[in-house]
Amino acid sequence: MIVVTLKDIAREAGVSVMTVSNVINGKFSRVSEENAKRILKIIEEHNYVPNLSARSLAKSTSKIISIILRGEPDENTLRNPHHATLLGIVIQKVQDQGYYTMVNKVESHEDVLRSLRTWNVEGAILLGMFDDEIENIYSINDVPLVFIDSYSDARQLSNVGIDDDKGGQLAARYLIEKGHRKIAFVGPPLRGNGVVKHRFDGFCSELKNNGIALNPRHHFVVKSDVQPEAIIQMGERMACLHDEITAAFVTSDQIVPYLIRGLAKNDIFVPKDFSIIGFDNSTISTLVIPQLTTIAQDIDKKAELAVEILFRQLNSPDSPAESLVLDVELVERESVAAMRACSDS
Amino acid sequence: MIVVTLKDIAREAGVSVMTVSNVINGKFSRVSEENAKRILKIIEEHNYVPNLSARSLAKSTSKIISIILRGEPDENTLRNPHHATLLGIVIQKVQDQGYYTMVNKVESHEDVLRSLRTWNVEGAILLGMFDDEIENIYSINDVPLVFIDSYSDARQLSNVGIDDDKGGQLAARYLIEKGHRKIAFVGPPLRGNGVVKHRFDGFCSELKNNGIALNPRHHFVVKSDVQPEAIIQMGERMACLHDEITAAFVTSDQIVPYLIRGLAKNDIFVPKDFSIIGFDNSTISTLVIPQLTTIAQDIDKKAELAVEILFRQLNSPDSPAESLVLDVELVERESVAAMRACSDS
DNA sequence: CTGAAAGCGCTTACAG
DNA sequence: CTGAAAGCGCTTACAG
Repeated sequence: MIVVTLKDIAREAGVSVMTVSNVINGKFSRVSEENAKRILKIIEEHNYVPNLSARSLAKSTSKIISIILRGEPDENTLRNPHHATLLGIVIQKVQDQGYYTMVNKVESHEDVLRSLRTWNVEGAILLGMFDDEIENIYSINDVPLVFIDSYSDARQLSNVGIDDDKGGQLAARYLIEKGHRKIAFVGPPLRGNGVVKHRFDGFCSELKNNGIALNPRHHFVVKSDVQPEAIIQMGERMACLHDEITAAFVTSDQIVPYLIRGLAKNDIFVPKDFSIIGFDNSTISTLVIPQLTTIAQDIDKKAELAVEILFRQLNSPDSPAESLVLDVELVERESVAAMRACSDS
Repeated sequence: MIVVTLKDIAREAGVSVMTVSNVINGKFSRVSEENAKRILKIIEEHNYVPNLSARSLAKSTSKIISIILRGEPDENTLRNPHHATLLGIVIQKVQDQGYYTMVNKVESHEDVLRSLRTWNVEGAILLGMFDDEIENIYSINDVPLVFIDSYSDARQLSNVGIDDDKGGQLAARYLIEKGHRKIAFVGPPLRGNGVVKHRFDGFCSELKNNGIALNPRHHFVVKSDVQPEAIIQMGERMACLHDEITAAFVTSDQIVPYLIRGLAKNDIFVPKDFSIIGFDNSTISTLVIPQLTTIAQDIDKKAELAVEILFRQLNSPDSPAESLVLDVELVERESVAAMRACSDS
């Protein structure tokens, strides 16, 4: 198949490339109706598709949005259903705007900068970037950026996230209401200023309001990617601490089923012997038994808003940075039981 | 931030753009060591990144691989963990080769062609395309294409898939071995020549080998995207047919938990009262209780092989089309029980 | 309404 | 080892 160019179309139509270009770009006011029709027909016949590299070069713009996924070298970020769902929506919405999406997995802020500056990328949505990385990215960048679930002190940051602190608080308050006082925290490392840190802070502050302090021994750390075996073993160990803790707040629903399995191995059953509250209200939370009590967030909305903000900035470059915080709420299901000793019913 | 170009670097280094270009492209044999070093330093200092649109135009090549996801208008394809996992691996592997990934969601073969011809895309990996669409794509295309999980009579088709027929057979055989004779089939519509059709065919042929015919009433059709409510209701209906069927083969693990829930609503419990075998051996299969007996496939491998084939064809354009079929196997867990009446133990 | 010219930032022969 | 010229396919002023 020979590549058809503007020039070919122009020759066949007996007009200049300019005229064809005008037709392609919908500037019909500059072309006679007769010519426009004829050219359109020829374009159709030849199945002509403009060479976007050439257009991009000429306009120094590209219609490309880069979607940047932060991840560790051996981690398949999309195995995380939260990330996958988010990405699916973002791709769809970007495409709906007539833009193209390039997806980059990055392991550092250097990777980010490279991704951002190669294809005249017009903007980017970044997922999972940390505090310190964001600083570096901002210092060298010139296209609109929208972060998802990032925290940063950078003044001019566009971000859409959820109220992670409140999520932690709700979890703690609920468990306390149910009579629990010896509560564990389970989640990935508290790197920098991330979502986990905020969930942790909210959780601890609510404990504190009730005169409870989190025993560092009861802060369980898991890897960022869900590793079933490791979590099951952690569950087994938690079961041995059963006299010390009666409940746990877990920062992701994905972790919970394995934890429950590990606990069960040592005859600790949820919710009868041990209560757990998860986070995300993901699909899994209604698939397992007991169904998970969890902190719900609206992932679709988060993705949609991120794209909306990005295009707002693309369309009017002087529009201000926007930082949106979506609400979270507790969804009560079956994985938390009231303590008999301190029943409040 | 001003864009730095080859010319800027050349001016500062006091050489021609050609020389700088040679350095950037690693053709050091054509540049004096002294110059190379100096140029490298200047490039570094200015954080120069080549404009890939320009390069793409000049070389009529792009280093872009298009990943094409077939989906319905309102479907978030990446909510399907199988697709998401696959995409994650593909993106990673393509990136490891120094290429860029563009992700396109398409709803027809026209969309595919447009995606393929805009950015001088060098090749594509296509997920979820149907028979008839493939014909159309091939007729107008000129870059290497690798399909995943597609079936087609097209001669020169590169595809990596799994042995879906065998999957269906294994499921049927296992249920029969366990004494079941009245077995239902649950899955998305049997569109054209797709994976579901093959699982169905393998399933039916094994039934037939055992003198069993699938009653059309026992062929349950679900939507392509998992709709919990609809599936739960289907489970309720199946429960009412409990005298007619004792087991079901379900073409995706994702569907099973909802089905189980629906059945339970009408007091039919898995595996005690009803047996189910799933497909994929996805994460979920070990998270639910009972853990799912299922047909296992290796998604990571499938993704890796697809990328390997693609690059083989990119690197030597005359290399033949490859069609790989990965094996599947039955993973025995807890969702199938032996029929008492026909015990074979 | 239409077109000739110049240019986007790079690479590809080719000549020195 | 080095560079001047032409070209990739498009768009942007500008002139008619």
